[in-house]
Amino acid sequence: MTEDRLKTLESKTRYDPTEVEARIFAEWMEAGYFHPPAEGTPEENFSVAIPPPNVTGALHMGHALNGSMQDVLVRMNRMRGRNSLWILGTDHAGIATQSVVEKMLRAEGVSRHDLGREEFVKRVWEWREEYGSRIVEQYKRLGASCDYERERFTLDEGYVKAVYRVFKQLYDKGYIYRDNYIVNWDPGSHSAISDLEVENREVEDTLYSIDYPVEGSDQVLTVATVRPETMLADTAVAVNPDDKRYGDLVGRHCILPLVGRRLPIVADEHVDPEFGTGALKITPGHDPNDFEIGRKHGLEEIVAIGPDGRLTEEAGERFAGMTVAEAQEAVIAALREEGALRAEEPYVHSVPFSHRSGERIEPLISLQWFCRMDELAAPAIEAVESDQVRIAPSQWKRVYLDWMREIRPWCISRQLWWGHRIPVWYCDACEETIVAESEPERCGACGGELRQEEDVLDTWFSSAIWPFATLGWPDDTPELRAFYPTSFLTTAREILFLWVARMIMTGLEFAGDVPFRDVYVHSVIQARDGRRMSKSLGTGIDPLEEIDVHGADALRFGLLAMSSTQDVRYSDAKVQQGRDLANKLWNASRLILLNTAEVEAKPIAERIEDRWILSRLERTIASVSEKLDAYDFAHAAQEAYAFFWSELCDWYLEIVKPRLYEGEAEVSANLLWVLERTLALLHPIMPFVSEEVWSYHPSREGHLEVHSFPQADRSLFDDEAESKIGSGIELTRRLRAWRDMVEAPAATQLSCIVEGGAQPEEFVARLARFEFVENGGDPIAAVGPVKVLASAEIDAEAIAARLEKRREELRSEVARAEGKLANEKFVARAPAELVEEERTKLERYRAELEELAE
RNA sequence: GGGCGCGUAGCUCAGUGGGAGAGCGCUCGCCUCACACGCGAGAGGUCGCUGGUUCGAACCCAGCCGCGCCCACCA
Repeated sequence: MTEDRLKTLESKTRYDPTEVEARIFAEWMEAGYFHPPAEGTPEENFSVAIPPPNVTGALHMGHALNGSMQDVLVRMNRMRGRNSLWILGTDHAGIATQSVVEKMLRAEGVSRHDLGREEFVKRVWEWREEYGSRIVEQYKRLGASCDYERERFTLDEGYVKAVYRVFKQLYDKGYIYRDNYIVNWDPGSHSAISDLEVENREVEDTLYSIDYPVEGSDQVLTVATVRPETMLADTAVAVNPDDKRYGDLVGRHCILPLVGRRLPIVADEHVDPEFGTGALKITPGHDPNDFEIGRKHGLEEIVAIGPDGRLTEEAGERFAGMTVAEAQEAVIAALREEGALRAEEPYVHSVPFSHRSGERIEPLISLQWFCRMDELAAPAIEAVESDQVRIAPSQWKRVYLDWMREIRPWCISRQLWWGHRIPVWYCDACEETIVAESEPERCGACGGELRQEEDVLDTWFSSAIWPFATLGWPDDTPELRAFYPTSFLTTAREILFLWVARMIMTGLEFAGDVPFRDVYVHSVIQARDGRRMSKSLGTGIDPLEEIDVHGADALRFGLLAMSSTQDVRYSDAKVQQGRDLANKLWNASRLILLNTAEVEAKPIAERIEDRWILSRLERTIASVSEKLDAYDFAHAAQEAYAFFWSELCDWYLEIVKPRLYEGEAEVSANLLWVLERTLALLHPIMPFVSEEVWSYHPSREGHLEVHSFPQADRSLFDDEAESKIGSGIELTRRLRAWRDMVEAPAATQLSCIVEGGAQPEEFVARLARFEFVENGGDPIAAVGPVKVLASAEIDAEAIAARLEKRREELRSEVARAEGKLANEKFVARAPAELVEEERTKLERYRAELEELAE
């Protein structure tokens, strides 16, 4: 060790992550550990594809938790000697990115339409060059050991090729088609969006009842609606076929107020006779249910609301050009004037909103591209049913299957400029439609000019192929052969359908295998007050700030320790626990490294306390590894913590200090051994501090990052040592408690004797600050197997109180055991060893109580 | 409307058939030659409520009360 480093070790009593983390990360990058060769088979290797963050994104707690879990597994497997790849990349995030750049342009007073499509897309690329790597840099702060040399982007050249290949093949199979269909129109992003991007919110609206006169009679049909303006596009009225009230009206017509259109009265089972009057106005152009009913009955489809959210010519010139809200007001006023408005009442119901823009969805019929999902879903259902893909925790398996079994066509076109422009070309001359992986020059049929489809693909269409497209598919690359299928995927449940399900479908269809073997659905970290973390609510906690203050190791430990299977509130205490752990690791290591003799690190299981710590260490290794392998990160982290803090620091280090200070070789070898195994065990969870401490290890070269992950050595498990040292610890605790109880001053030397039986371990006297004597003095109290002798400086009353307290405890224990044993059924039916155990305890308590009798 | 999950110490959470646990906070005593981001000792809980199963229930079952999330086309 150089003078400098020795000095650091001697003088620095507090671990400073900020100084360490950047330096260590640079060392790992320099060494190229994160960039594995494309060799071996997917079974031998370990690989994970990161859920690609949006290029516009900034690292949030979800990423931090998700990233910590992936990094733990990747590092652990890398240390186990497996060729480990963590695929990194970003998502072009159509709507999100387009709106960020549009907003920027707006600040310059320019709209994207001013620029035109080509120039606008160029500007988005410029934006991406400048800001797109921000989140990647943030992953580095977390310590994520991704392969930064293989970074991908969903719009890079090779990726586009993969997307177009997929589109073409799905089209050729007849899964992708173009249709006029009712879609979720998002007036905010001026695009259609898929069902999964819609969220329903409870809204208080007004429910209006409107009279529709029946043609050729003075009867009226009263219909109820929360959207009176859509009546302008009504093309029928429906009643339930079993509804006796209206049986004779089916087949006749109503006259639509304000418009005068003749509306057929149809019978449809969808109509609930209990609701309102049992008559339902049908607007196929602007309501998903009505659309279904309309198609079933061959009704006319009128679209009266345009993509700009304003009423069109179809609504009649009286209303054309109005916004939806204006039209609603105008329609109500007009109906009132005509006396057709029968009633209005407040009405709470759920209404679709765009998850993207937050605006209320406007359902309308438009010409869009769809992908039929049934054929793709079938093998993806089978893959999960048969556990080729395992989903944990297990309840999510069923959620996945339920959704997949009800899957509906996916609207994949978006009216945006930023994204994969749909690879379809139209020939205006001969009306030919050409789908191709690259742009054709001329129409193959007539040689005419071609014009490319304006729409782009849903962003999720390209993320659906992430695990294999990032590895070079459709080419047969070494990466694909070495790392596909990937091993593991961890995700938030909110994208189980949006992303995970679709990856399984495309993986099976195009890459010939499932995309990953295990899916772990992690919990959600909520804000401190239990609300969801969100930028708009201002409830987000910035992981980078937490890293600045406490260090990446602290945040990683904290997140892993706090996150169990259920959602949890963000716990500052857990992150601090992580910070304290890093500090303690540094300090315990200082104690060891500065005091051990120059020996090789190795386990020497001779003395009882050495056997004890080795046994505890190996059991901890077994248990922590088992938990990590089962994705139980929280318990793994806390168990490693408990071993290091309580057993290693609080007990073993204190027990062996005298030997350590003497520079005893045996204890030195053991301590170095225990330290290095502990560091290696903790490294996947806290890579920085463990690597830093490792660099001071006198006899180990190279980085801990590529050292082997410990495997439990069961031959060191030692029940005898655990039991003996366990009783020593127990006795120490009781003696200390006794000291406190009688308020003995710290400096007071107390004595005790042991009558018969085995002599307690040496450390008991030292750590409890007692002296064990052979004989002499007045025994005044029994503490476990020892008797404390009288001393001038302790308070007699306190001793009496202590004795009484113990007697009380014993009496209650005796009563409990007696009660249990008096129960004949317990004795008869409980397992024999349990009954025996109870008898033994009872005898022991009775004996001690007798000894303490006044 | 359907589904999933949660109510355990002041707070945040583990535990899921045989004597209630952790971290933080709190109280008391310690700057003891690794660490005050520390050490030692404590206090603190009818395990939401009511029934049931069992020799035995925080844990299994049923009902109820509160809370959260997901899915769903009742205008």
